[in-house]
Formats: sequence, structure tokens, C-alpha cells
Amino acid sequence: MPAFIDFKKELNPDQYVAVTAPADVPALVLAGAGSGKTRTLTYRVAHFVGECGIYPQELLLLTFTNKAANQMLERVNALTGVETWKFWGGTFHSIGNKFLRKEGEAIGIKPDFTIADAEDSEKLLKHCVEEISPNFFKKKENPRAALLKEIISYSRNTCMSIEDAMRDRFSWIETPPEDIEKIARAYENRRREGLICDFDDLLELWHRLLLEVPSVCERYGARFKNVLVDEYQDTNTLQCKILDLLCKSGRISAVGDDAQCIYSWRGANIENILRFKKRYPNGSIYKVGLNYRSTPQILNFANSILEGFEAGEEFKKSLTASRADAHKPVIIRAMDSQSQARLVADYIEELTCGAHPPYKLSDIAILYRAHFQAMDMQLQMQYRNIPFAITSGLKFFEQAHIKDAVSQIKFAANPRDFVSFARFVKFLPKIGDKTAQKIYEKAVSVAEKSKISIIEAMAAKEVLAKVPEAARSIFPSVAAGLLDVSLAVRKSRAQNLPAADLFEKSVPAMKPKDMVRTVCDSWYSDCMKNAYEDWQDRVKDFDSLYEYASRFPDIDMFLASASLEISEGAGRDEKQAFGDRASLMTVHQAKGLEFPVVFIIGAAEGMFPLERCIEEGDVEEERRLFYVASTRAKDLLVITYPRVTFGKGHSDLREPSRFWHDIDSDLYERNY
DNA sequence: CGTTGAATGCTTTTT
DNA sequence: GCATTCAACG
Repeated sequence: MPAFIDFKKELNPDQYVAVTAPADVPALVLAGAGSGKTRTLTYRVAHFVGECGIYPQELLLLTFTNKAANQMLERVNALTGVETWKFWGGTFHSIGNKFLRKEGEAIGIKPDFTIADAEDSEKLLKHCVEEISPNFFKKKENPRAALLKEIISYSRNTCMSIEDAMRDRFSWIETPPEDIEKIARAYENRRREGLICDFDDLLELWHRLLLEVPSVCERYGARFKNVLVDEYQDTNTLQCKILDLLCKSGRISAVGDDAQCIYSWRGANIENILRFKKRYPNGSIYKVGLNYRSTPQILNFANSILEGFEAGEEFKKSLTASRADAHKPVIIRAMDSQSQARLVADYIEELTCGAHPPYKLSDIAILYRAHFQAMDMQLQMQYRNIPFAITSGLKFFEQAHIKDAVSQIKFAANPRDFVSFARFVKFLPKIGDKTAQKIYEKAVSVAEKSKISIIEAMAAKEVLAKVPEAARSIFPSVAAGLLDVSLAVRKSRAQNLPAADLFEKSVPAMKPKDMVRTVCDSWYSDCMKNAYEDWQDRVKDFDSLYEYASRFPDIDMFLASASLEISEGAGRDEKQAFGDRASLMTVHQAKGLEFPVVFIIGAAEGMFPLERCIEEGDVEEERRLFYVASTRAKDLLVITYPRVTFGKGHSDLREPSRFWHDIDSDLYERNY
């Protein structure tokens, strides 16, 4: 039973107005850092469901991470008692995936497509380049695969031509745009042939679906009584177009803060939020500015960081404090990054030791601009035995051995996915790229000739003949494992269709967890012992993978989540996250979080702002990033920088970061 | 053709 | 300072 909620009593006046704004008028809620943005959003959902008679399935909640969506829906659940699965909620990418699986056939996208993650799609792209212009990478002035992918991705997310995208963000590259356009087209063809979607496809094809199939667009446009978008300032042009199609009738609630736009390198367009009124002329803007999170000292400091920040008149704001006075932010200079790490560790010990320590380790976060800047900090924490959890660049599902195992299931689920095939087959002795391709091509031709599936063809004699001597004895068991999994996949997919008894009863019913077992316990675990020194640790990860897979009844959902979801819920790292630990993460990862104590390390010119961003003239975004970092702190903000850093054989003398050095020195305390 | 060791190049942030 | 790439060997 939905509990009675006294909205007026539980919200402040600004929040109340924003929460109760009508569902059919476009609303932009400008919520500064720490102003209860999540609270506003959750209460708005609760208000729609409880007071406006809108059904949960008529609401779409788009957030920046899956974690944020779950968190939000949990809180709605606590508030209203409505179960979380009843809502449509998730990242743009995961909702795009959902749309395409349901409706994609209207634009020729089969529902059993595979999602290629960053690594997969880079390999595929490279493959395409080698195919259409083998000498491309020989020329040193041409971009490498990773950069090439970034250019193509940027152009797709911003809906710009390759040429414009290059001029906009990659002006130093001399490769003619036509060459890259050619590659982009080949790459797209390859994806369609292989039934593969990369991350950008999930948005791009979703957009095309809404644009080209009016019936789908209208059906969903009518279905969603309101679309709530979190972190609106970080939406890119493509996402904005999707929203415009989905919210034609103006039923959008956009929540964001222009001062926290930090993803323009990924195509985020700050104009989306600044021009909201232009795009939705009948829309209203609500400001929620009272800050509940931080002390006045931290807020004064943060407000000054943004001084001179360009904003439209109605966007001008500064955060108003609601808390009592406390310490000013502290700045500490260290000799070098090692002593910086020591000083921070000293400080942490001071804050957490003693009979009545003021803070727990889990109250503390150490933030930095880029992962590699955290090396010394990590070593120092290890050395002193201070428990910490690091949200590293490598996520659980990005680790090599996990991807090796999952690639087998991926391939069994979609035999046209050559990248996945190549991934695991290269583990067999004497099989590299070339041999993998030959085996695959043979299997395809056998499959066509004998009218069997590619997987079944793997067991054929002609295919085995292509396998090098050294791998010939194991190969049949590899093929057999794949066949088991692929039959199970087909069976489980067929259960969703009317003609279910197409399959013999002999095919075992496999849940995703059984497939994981099949794939991990087989030949692969033997090969792994040769490939990795630390195979014992890695085998433990397979238990986590098994546990993770157990949550999914459906294999395609498992695979989609494995590609789309960040490290949540599985893996060694996650196990470590239990207990009292300090957090180490990048500022980007800290977005949306708050901690009583925040350390920002490496606050020097060239580090934060990063040298490269200064050169490219992106300092304003760096400034916003520094603002985001500072506003994570509730009680205490400590900023450190090393006077000297070592790198590339040289040592650099560092100057204080302009972000704090330029502001009124009364607003902070220098502790050196 | 695959593997190995040496040389090269390049290092942001993420769904 | 690390990963990817190249060149020579088996």
C-alpha cells in the first residue's frame, strides 16, 4: 500500500515546486551540487505515481549509470512501495538496448544481436582498416585504432560529419576525412553483417527507430506520461534528439546542473541545458539551490572556483549553505608525489585513529584527475595497511579472463560474431589471428554447404583439418562445449516463441549460470594455468561470474548486462568493498557521490588541469571538474599537490593549480 | 605461421 | 614508466 507522503513537509519550498510541477509541461530543474537533486527526482516520481495516477510503467527514468537508476528506484520503492522492476529505468544505452530488442526488427535489427564493448569494437574496427586499406597504420601520421574509434564515436554522438568532428576536436590529425569516412562505413557494414551493436549503435539505431518508424515513436510517445532525465547537462546531441522524439508532447523532466558538465569529450553538449527554453518554449525552469551537503566554508570555496564562469542570466547561481560553520579547505604542498601520498595517509590515520575517531575510513575519498596519478597513493595505502577500495580503470567484465570465458557464450549465442570467436580460439596452442580466420572461414563454408549452423560445422573433419597439429586433440571438446551452449541458447530463445517443441527433449535446459559453468570448467581453465601466473585468483573470479549469472533467467539479458553494466555486483574488487575502507577514484567516477572528507590530490598545473587539456583549450571543462570534485565534500576538503613530479626521465617543477591559486586566499588555509 | 625479445610510442576522463 | 608493435627465429 502506498504510504501517505506529506510532500510539503518533507521538501523545501523550491523542491516542492519542482516536484509538483505538472507532468505534461516540459520542466528543467536546475539543481546545484548537494541540493538534494536525487531527493527531488525521487519525490517527483513518487508524486506522479501517488498523486497523479500515473502507472509506474508509464514513466521512463534515464540516468547516467545503472547504479544511479537502481538507487533512485530503490528510494522510490521505499517511499511508495512500488516495486522497482515496474518502472522503465536505466542508462540511455541500456534503455536503447531494450528498445532495439523489442522493436528493432522494424529497421532490420534482429533481436539476438551481440553488444560489442569498447575492446571488441576496437578490434573489429582494426580488422576493417586492415581489410580495406592495409597500409593505413603504416603511415605514422594516421591515427591508431583507439583514436580512430574516438573520432568516429564523437562524430556519431554529436551527429556531425567526420569532417566537422575532426575540425571540432581532432584538428591536429592530417588524415583526409574521406579516408576515415570510408573506414567508418566499412566498420558499420561489418557490424550489421555480424549482428553486432557497439555502444553508439544502441543510441544511433534507437534514434533511427524512432525517426523512421512513426508507429513505434507514437506508441511510446503516448505510453510515457513523463520521461525523467538525470544529469541532463551531460546529454549529447544524439541523446537529445532521442528525447525530442520521445517527449514530443513535452512530457519531460530534465534535471541537471550546467556547472557540472564534464563529459564534452564524449559529445556532451552543454547547449542542451542552456537552450532548454528555446527547444521547449512552453517549458518552465525551476531552481533548487539550497545546499544541504557542505559546510559554508567549502561552498564559498567552490563558488569562487566558478567565478567568471559563463552562464546565461537565468542560470546564474551560487550555492547557499544551510549548515553550520566549520574548517576552511586545507591546501598542502608536498615535495613529490610520494611524500604527497605519505601526507595524505598521515592525515587519514589522524582522522580515523584513537579512542573516538571523528571519521571512519568509509567516510573518506581520495580523488584524482586520472588513474595513473593514483599509483603512489595506492602503494602508500598498501604499505601502511590502510584498507581501501579503488575503482580502477579495469572493471570486472573488462578483465581478460572474464572476457575470454564470456566470449565463448557470446559466440555460441551469435556465431556471426567473429571477434568473440577469435578471442577464445587464440588460447589454443599455435593459433593466432591468421589461423583463427582460416578455421572460421572454413566453418562458414561447411555450414553453408551442409545447411547446418556454424557451430555444428566446427565439429566437421574439414574444419578440424585447418586446426594446427598441437591443438587438434583439444579442439573437438571446444566445439562440443560450444554446441551444448548454443543449443541451449536456441532452446531458451524458442521458449519465448509459440513453436517451442521444435527442440528435442535431449537438449538440456541451461540457465545462464550453467553456461558459465560449462564454459569455465572446460578446456579453458587448463589453458589459463599456462597463460596467467595468478590463475588461482582468476579462477576465483569465475565463482563471482557464476554468482552474477545466477541472477539472470535469460541468456541474452545476461550478455547485455555483462557488456553494459559497470563493475557493480561481481568480482574480487566488489568483495573488498565490504567493510570499512577509504575510496580511491577519479573525479568522473565520484560524480553524484558525497563524502564527509575529500582529498583532491595532484592539484597542480599540468595535472589538474591536465597538460593536454590546457593545450587543447578545454580548461573550462577542467574547471567544472574541479568544482565537481570540491563539492563532493561535506565537512572537510583537503587539497594537495606535489612540488616535483617525475616522468619520461625528466622531472618537472610544478606550480599550484590555477583553480585554487587564483581565488581569494582567505577562503582556504595553507598548511605549509 | 607463431612466438619471442627488443624497440617504439604514448599516457584523460566512460556507457 | 607500460603496452603495443616490429623483426628475427623456430
